[in-house]
Amino acid sequence: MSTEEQQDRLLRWVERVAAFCVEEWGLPPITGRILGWLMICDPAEQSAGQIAEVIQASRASLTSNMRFLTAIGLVKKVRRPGDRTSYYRIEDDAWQKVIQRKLESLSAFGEIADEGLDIVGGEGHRTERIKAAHDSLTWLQNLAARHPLRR
Amino acid sequence: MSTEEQQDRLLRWVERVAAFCVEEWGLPPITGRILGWLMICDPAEQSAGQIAEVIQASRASLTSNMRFLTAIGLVKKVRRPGDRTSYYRIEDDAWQKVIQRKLESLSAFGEIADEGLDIVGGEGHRTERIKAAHDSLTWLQNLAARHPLRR
DNA sequence: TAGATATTTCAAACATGACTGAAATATCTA
DNA sequence: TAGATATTTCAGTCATGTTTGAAATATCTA
Repeated sequence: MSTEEQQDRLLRWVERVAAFCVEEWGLPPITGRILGWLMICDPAEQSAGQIAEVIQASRASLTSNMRFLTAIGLVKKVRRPGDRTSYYRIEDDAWQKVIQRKLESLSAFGEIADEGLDIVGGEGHRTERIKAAHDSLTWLQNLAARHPLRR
Repeated sequence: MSTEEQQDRLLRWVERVAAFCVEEWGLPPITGRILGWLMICDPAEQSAGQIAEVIQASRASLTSNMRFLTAIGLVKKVRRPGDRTSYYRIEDDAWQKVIQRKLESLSAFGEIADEGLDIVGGEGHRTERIKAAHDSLTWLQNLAARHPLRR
């Protein structure tokens, strides 16, 4: 397979990962492409310029996206002495973090449910509706807490 | 507490639920408000007109949203003989369904990962990166499959 | 069937937020 | 320090998808 055929294949895969990120996690397309590329690129560490080039986005967009991705801990910024360009690589546990965060943010519903139960009083079908929601949303969190992923 | 104070409190709660739905599930605000209202309203069955009035949305918007919510099985449409209005109530297992669907849609990543492994061959750090992602994403699904929620 | 009321459709308005280009700034080499 | 290169900022553009009003349609009562 020629180099550019292989490159094409990589890019199509990156696009699939990006689509997945957009649908599942609500990330912007470019952010998804960056993550996809950082998963499959060689070498693992890439400069913003390299990434911008390969996924066809502007450097400006890369700047804000890389800041975001490093801020939330999905990507690590690497600097090398005597080199003015920064390099980025995806964190080993990036996806684990994504899922963990998602589970944690579900806990926001706990407070909402409590407030709801307070409003409708302690009895009746309204109470049941709220409790059902609360149980469903805490179910996964409890599961995850009891069965952490080991790698 | 006066009736309108109570109503205000209900509406503020509905707004919190809506915000949660928007952030966590990417639903439109009005869809979230409908779900919130259907969780806390009395009686549990409400007409599109009643809902539109209380959450301050147009009937047109209600039509499309109720169709959507019934189509995905979160809301049940109830018709009564000799009454031209349709009534809607939230399904008992609505939230369970939401979560279940979310977990199922994660499985899309399985195929993406397989394709990725195929592209990069069977060895090296690129393989590790893809496998790490795959493991994280299947972890929750396996957990959920092994420990279903009983109500 | 006629009249009244509720629902649905659809084109257009609107809001939101991603993305970019250009200018400003920072960081390196010589 | 001067020059070269990379990064960051920010205001404006653009695309996407939600919401609405108005007209058309359906469903009921008498």
